[in-house]
Amino acid sequence: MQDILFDFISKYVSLTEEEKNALLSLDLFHSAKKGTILLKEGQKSQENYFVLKGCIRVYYIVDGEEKTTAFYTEMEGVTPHCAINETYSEYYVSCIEDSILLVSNSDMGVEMNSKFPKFEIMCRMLSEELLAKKIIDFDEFKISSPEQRYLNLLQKRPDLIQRIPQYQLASYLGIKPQSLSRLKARILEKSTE
Amino acid sequence: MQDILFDFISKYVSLTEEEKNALLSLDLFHSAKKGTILLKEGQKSQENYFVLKGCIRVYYIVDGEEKTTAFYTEMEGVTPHCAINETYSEYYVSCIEDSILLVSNSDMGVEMNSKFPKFEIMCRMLSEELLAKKIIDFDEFKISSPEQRYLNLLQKRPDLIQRIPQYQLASYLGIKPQSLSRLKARILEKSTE
DNA sequence: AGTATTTCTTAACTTAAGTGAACGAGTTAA
DNA sequence: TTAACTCGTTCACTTAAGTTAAGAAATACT
Repeated sequence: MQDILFDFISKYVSLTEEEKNALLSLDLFHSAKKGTILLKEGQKSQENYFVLKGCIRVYYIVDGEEKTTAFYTEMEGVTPHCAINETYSEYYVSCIEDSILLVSNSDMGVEMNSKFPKFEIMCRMLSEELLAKKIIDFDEFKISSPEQRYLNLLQKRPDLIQRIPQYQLASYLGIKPQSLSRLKARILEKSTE
Repeated sequence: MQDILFDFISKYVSLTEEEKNALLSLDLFHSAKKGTILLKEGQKSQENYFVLKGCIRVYYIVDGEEKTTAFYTEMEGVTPHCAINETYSEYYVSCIEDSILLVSNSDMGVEMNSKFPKFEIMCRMLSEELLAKKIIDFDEFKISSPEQRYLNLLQKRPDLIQRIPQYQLASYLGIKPQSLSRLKARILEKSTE
């Protein structure tokens, strides 16, 4: 599992043994069972989660209804908003599969960044890359209909459609579960007629 | 105008005179008339735009129709995707008001980052902050109806509704201009009944 | 295995957004 | 000043999503 992490990091910077050891000494690796809630609405938390294996999701509860806004799978991570600006969380974060996570907090980040300038560089590269991706995703979402979004997801992340409950996928696509069912039936109809 | 820039930067890092001069020597300040197209679909460009005054927008043209996905006003900026991964741009960027912009390219970024570690730190802070904001904006977009999005915008960015043509606002809200008109009439009806 | 619970789908109906067209106000250009 | 355009709004109609409810299918529990 450590190798997977170091492989990932090596795409951005190359670490010395000392730096690798510093990273390992932070005791970041944790496993979490499916269903584990990592963060609840109204909680304060400093923790960041990076998925080495498995899948976590972010969801809001609005008028008693879950609204899923994001999934994070292998080599993706979340820094909850409440960990940045020290407020109470507006959303939940939970594991939807048995997962292996890197759990860190901002103190560790600050420490690593000040000890090793390389981490600073890696963090900049990573967040710039993620920002660019998010903007593209948001743009695509805005310029597409729910049906196009579904077809798009089918192309780009077919795994998500397989591994994730449909009712969670629905709000991820900005619609209700019933509409997702209908939409899929409509697509099937089109393709067979 | 320079002071506005330095004030903004001072929220993240404090610059020495040397650093300020290095920044000024890059000749970043440019003015652009309303209607200027900074980037076209299919073009390659290395330029980043940061708005000191005015407003720029990002839009796609899909089936001959403009789809506006973002506005950037004072103290906000764009790094077009094509400038990052050196591909052809999928969208347009244009000034919708007479504007004063900082125009930079990635070479300048690399140079400043390597000369002054402070810039590296500022860039990390900035992109982390922007990423967090984008995620929140995207979440809100997903969990809201077009009407809620409009009311939300009215609260958070009333200036945008004033200064921006309605047909551009509409696609920014994920709908057609006719639907925006209807939606506004609906809201007005509700509030007066 | 059998029961309980959750999730997915279908259906009928309501509401809102998409579409195509028309009109008026405001702007620009000849 | 008139003619051409652009933009915002309204209307009638179509299409798709929201809502409520019911039942089937899958999953979890004992």
